Amino acid sequence: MVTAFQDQVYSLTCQVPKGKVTTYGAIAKALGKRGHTSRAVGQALTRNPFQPDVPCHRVVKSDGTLGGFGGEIRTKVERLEAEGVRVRDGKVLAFASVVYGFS
DNA sequence: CTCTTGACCGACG
DNA sequence: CCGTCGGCCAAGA
Repeated sequence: MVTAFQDQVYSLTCQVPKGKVTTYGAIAKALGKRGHTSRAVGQALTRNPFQPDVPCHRVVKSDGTLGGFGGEIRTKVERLEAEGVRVRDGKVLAFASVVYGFS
């Protein structure tokens, strides 16, 4: 079962190009909302109905830290670095350069 | 329908 | 730098 809200989060996350990342807040903003909506976005990804199909590891917090992950956090790090995103000590390096904004 | 919890964000002191 | 507060969304019990 996938709710309309989760479908939107899925779509936006899927739009993030390889080697780039986005933030929970950016997704919430893309949905026309903000505030607690960011948390709802995280919840939608927590359920992660599409497992590896949706690049949930490309979604980080607005300050460049990884935030959370439904599993081992190092998995998220390794997966990001495998795509060219430098991560160090739980934070994205050159964050401003790898952040993706929605059109 | 009501209450709680959450992979968050930004402002303030 | 750190703790606190307001935000007013989504899903499960």
